[in-house]
Amino acid sequence: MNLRIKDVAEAAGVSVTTVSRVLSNNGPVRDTVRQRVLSAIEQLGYRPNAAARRLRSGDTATIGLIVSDVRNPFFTEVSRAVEDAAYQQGLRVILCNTDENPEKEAMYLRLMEEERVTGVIYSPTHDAAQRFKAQAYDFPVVMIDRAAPAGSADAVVLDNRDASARLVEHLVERGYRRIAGLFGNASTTGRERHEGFMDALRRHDLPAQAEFVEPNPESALLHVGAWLAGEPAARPDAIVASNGLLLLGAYRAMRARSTTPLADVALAGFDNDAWTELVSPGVTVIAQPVYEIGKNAMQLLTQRLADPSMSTRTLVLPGELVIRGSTERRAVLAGG
Amino acid sequence: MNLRIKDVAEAAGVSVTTVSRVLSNNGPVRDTVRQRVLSAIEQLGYRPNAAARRLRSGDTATIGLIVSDVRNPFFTEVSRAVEDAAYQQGLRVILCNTDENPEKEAMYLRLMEEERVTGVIYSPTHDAAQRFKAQAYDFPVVMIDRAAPAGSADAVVLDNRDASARLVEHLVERGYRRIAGLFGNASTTGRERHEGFMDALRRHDLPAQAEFVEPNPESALLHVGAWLAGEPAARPDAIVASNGLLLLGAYRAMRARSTTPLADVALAGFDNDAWTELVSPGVTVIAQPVYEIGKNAMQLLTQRLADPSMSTRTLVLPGELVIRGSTERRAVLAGG
DNA sequence: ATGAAAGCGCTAACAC
DNA sequence: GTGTTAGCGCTTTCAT
Repeated sequence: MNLRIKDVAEAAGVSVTTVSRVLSNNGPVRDTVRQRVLSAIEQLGYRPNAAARRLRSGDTATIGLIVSDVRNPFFTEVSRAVEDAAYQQGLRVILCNTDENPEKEAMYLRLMEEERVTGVIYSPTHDAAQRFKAQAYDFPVVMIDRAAPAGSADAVVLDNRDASARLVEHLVERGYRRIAGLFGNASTTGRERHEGFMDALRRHDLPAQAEFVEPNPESALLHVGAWLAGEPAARPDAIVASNGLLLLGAYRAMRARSTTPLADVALAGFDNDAWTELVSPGVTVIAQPVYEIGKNAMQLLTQRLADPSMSTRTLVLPGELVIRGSTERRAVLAGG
Repeated sequence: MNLRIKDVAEAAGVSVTTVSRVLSNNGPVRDTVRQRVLSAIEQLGYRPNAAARRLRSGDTATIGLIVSDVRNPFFTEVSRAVEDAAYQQGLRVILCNTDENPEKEAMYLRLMEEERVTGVIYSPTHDAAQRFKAQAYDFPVVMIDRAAPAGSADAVVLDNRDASARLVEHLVERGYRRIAGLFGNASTTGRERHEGFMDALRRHDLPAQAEFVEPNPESALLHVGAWLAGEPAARPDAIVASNGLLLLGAYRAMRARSTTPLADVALAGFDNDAWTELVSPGVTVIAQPVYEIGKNAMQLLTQRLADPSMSTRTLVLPGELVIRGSTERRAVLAGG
């Protein structure tokens, strides 16, 4: 096995240059010669060495995908969108999970440099996003889910404040008055959703109960459990969770507490994960255009590659409010 | 930017060899010199060129992960396990989705050859698995979910026949007698689960109703919908679905048909996806050790790399029967 | 339309 | 413990 381009050249009775030209479909080659080369390649089972190609050409045709965890349905879907677009453009995708761990994050960013990647799709932790300097890298970066401050890199994000506010508006309209919110403490996203939440409540002169927590189901379960166990008068009548993992924990806490879950306290949140539709009653959520986010990220990347001087852009996508049974109109007003 | 090892060597006042030695931590270097080199690297912001390194050393430190779709929770989890193990060993992961499409599959296998990957974790379609020739490739391949026939490659699989049979045994024990099964038509897995299903029913002299369908929720919804709409006497009293997607479709069909889903027909299947626990009643499933499968696949790969002459191994992992409300004991026996 | 030859950036003999 | 040098397999001028 391990053949070189020279072997193909000899077999086809041409120079290596000619073989290279048919391989990269670049440069003039007579059709009969091309056929001869092609069949030599086929016959020998030759495969060009990607590393050699990249070294010489300077083009790696590789994009890096850095997310906190592919198991998060949001990133699962984004990954798929990115891989789809990459496949169509003949790019390969290197998958990196950071677990919101600064060390892993730094290590993978360094890896991207060593790979001389064509570009990176990146979901940074809050801290990393703050520190991020696009000009420190030789490749373009498109951030997803979380934008870097003041256009230091292209980004595709949800209109978090608006989406959060719409969730609150919906709850208020349905008669809920003591609305509590749970927000992720590691991301810019959590902060933005918190802001939209607070603003909307303020507009209605409603009290706010909000907490920033570790973005996992367990911490949500703990906090919501505590809320539900509190004095009935102080207990929230609706709970908002700022991402799919927190929403899951909140749902579990509510289920654990009564045989008729969601009967007395409403629940709503972010991320239209499969289970939110399947449980009964279904859970009202903001659905993010997840596949679109990944697809648009790849488009921004492609455009940036085509014109590096272009000023940075942040694409803001709207969320969709999906109303389900968990926010049924309140039968009897108890509070303000 | 774009510095070469030579620049570092000059800055540190040493030869390129010495720099190479500290980079790869391989070969003797005096400690004071090492420090000098390290700080030169740091100061200049030098990053070794991965392509050049690979070309010269012949070691790509890259593994390919070829699955049908990362969005399938099974592969999502496997991907994560593979990436975890890769990270610990300093390997990069190239992510490939085939969509059970033979063309994409062939293209990605070819990519793996061009990349001169260290190894591949691969979930082939049924046809590709049949055709697969390990000796056609210069890198080891570990199959997951679906094994190639007669040990042509290492593999990690579930004990499908046993798991399927246990599902049937459970249903029979709970009083169900007219058990219908839905099986994926694209995979070896579907066939094996079908066999276990049929064998178990035969053992109990029970009639079997089984169908092979496209492995997506829509086709399951159609088929189960038709079953439920049939004559009450012919209608199954329990339905088994051979993977998470079919189970989802089956669940939807049952929900669509009555306001008290699952009250008159039992449901059970494969894959302990999040929703199966959260719906009420929960759905009885065979839980696959998904993370373990990915982790073990990487271990087999590592061991094969260490000893290529080792005979091929198939690791068979047991599924776990998770009993939930969807298979409550039958109150009144209607059938045989 | 085709070929000869230089060289991408690195590692690994080999020499000292 | 350190340096010199050849060459991994390819693409790309530059000639012809």
